Amino acid sequence: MTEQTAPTTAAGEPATARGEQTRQLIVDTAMRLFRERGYARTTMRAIAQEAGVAVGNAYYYFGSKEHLIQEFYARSQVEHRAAAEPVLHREDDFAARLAGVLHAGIDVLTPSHSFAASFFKTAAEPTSPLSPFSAESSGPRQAAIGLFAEVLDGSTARVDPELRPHLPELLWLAYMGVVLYWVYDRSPGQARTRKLIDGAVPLVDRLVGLSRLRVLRPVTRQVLDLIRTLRH
Amino acid sequence: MTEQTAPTTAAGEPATARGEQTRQLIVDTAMRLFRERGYARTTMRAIAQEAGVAVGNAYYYFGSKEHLIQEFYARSQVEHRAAAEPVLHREDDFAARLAGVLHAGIDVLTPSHSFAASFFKTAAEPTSPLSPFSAESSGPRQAAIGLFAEVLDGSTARVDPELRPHLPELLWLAYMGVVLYWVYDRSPGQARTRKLIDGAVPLVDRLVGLSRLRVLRPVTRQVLDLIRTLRH
DNA sequence: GACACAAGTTGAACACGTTCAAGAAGGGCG
DNA sequence: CGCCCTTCTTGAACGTGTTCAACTTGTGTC
Repeated sequence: MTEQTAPTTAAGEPATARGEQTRQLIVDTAMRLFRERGYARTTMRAIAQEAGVAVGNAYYYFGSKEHLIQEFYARSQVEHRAAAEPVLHREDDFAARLAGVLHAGIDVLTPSHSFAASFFKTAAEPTSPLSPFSAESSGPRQAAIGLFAEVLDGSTARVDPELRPHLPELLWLAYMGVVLYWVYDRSPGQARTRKLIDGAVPLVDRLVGLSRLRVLRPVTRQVLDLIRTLRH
Repeated sequence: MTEQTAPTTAAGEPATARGEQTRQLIVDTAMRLFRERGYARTTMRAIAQEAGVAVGNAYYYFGSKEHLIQEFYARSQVEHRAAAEPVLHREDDFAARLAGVLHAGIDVLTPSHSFAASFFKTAAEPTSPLSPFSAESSGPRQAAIGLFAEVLDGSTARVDPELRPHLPELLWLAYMGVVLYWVYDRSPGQARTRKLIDGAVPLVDRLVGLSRLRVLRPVTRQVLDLIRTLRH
C-alpha cells in the first residue's frame, strides 16, 4: 500500500491539431526506436531528439516512458481485432474460431517479440496502470474480452448456460496465459507457442463441451463457485 | 535477442570472514529498508549509508539492486520448507498435504506482501536471472519442485503412472499461479488467495484422481503430450 | 489590432542506479 | 620486519528517467 511511484498523470489528450500532431510524432518515433534498439536502450532523450522536440515535451503527452507502452497495447489490440476479422467471418466452429483468434493475436505480436519482453516487465507490476488487470487498462481489456465473446457468440458451440456468461473472460485469461508463454518462448519463431495453441484449443473445446454433461455438473458448479468467489 | 541489460555478474561469494560479515550486514539492512519503505523508495545510497559502507561496496557483493531480491527468494524458500514440515509430517492425504504446503508458502510471504509486488515486477522479466524460470534460479526452483514431490510421495494418492513424474513440476507451476494471484490480491489479508487455495485444491485432487479413469485416458494422454511438447 | 488565457514547448536541474580507477586491509612467506 | 598478492573498500563521475519554472505559440473576444 505504501509502495510505488506509479505514474498517475493520465496526461490528457491534446486539445489542438498541433498537439495531436506532435503526439503522433513522438509515438511513431518511440515505436520505431523501440523496434530498432529495444526498450531499455531507447532513451527518452533519443526519442525527443529523433522526433525533433525537447525532452520535456514528450512528458507533456506521456506521463512516463512506460506510458508509451500503453500506446503499443492500444495499437496491438486494434490490429488484433482486424487480423481476427477474416476467421470470425469464415468459421462457425468454436475450436476453429478460438484457434484463429489466438493465432491472430500472436501474429500481430510476433514482430515485436524482442522488445515485448521488456514491456511485459512493467505490465506485470500489479500496481502499474499498465497492468492488463488495472482500471486504466479497462478499455483495451473490455475490447479484448469482447473479441472472445464474439468467438463464442458466432459459434455453433453449445455451452452450459451457467458457464456461458463467464466464458469470454475466461478465454481472455487463457489468452493472457498464451501471451505469457509466448513472452518466455525462446524457440525459433516462437514455434512452441503455436503448438501450445493448437494443443490447448481442442482441450478447451472438449472441456467446454463436457461442461454440459450431467456427471460433470458438480465439478462445473464447483469451478463456477470458485470463479465467483475470486472475482472482484 | 538484442535486448536487455540484465545484470550478469554473479558477484561471487565472499572469500573471507570480513567479507561474509559485510555481505550479511548489507542484506539485513536492505531487507529492513525494503520492509520499511518499499523497494522503489529504498535507494542504494540509503542502504549503503544505513549499513555504514560505501555505495560501491554494496555493488561488490551484489551485481545490482535486483540481486538483493534473489537473497529474499532464497530466504523465503528456506522458510517455506520449514513452515511446511509439520503438515508433511502429520498428513498423508494428498489434498491436505497440498493445501498445507500452499498455505505455508503464503504464510511465509504474507509479511512481505506490500513490497513483494515490486519484486514480482523484476521477476517477471523473462531475460532476468531473477525469473523463477531462469537458469540462475535453478537451485531454488528445484528445491521448490522437490517440496511438491514430497507432497506427492508422502501421500496415499493413486496417480496415473504416466502423469506422476510430471506432477511435482505441474504443482509447482500451479503454486506459481497462486503466488501470481496473491501478488494481485487486494482483499484484506489476501483472504481471497486463501479461498483460491481451498477452492482449487479439491479440484486438483479430483482431477488427479480422475486421471486414472479409462474414459479420460485420451484426455490425460493429450495433456501429457502437450506438456512434453512445451517442455524444453 | 490588442489583450487575455489556454495550450504547447523548452532545457537546465535533480535523484537515482551503476561503474571504475584508486587505494586500504589482510595474510602468507622470506 | 618487508614484500607481494588477493580481497575488500571508497566516492566521484556517468547516463538515465523525470520535474518544473519560464517561455512561446495559438485562439478566441472586444
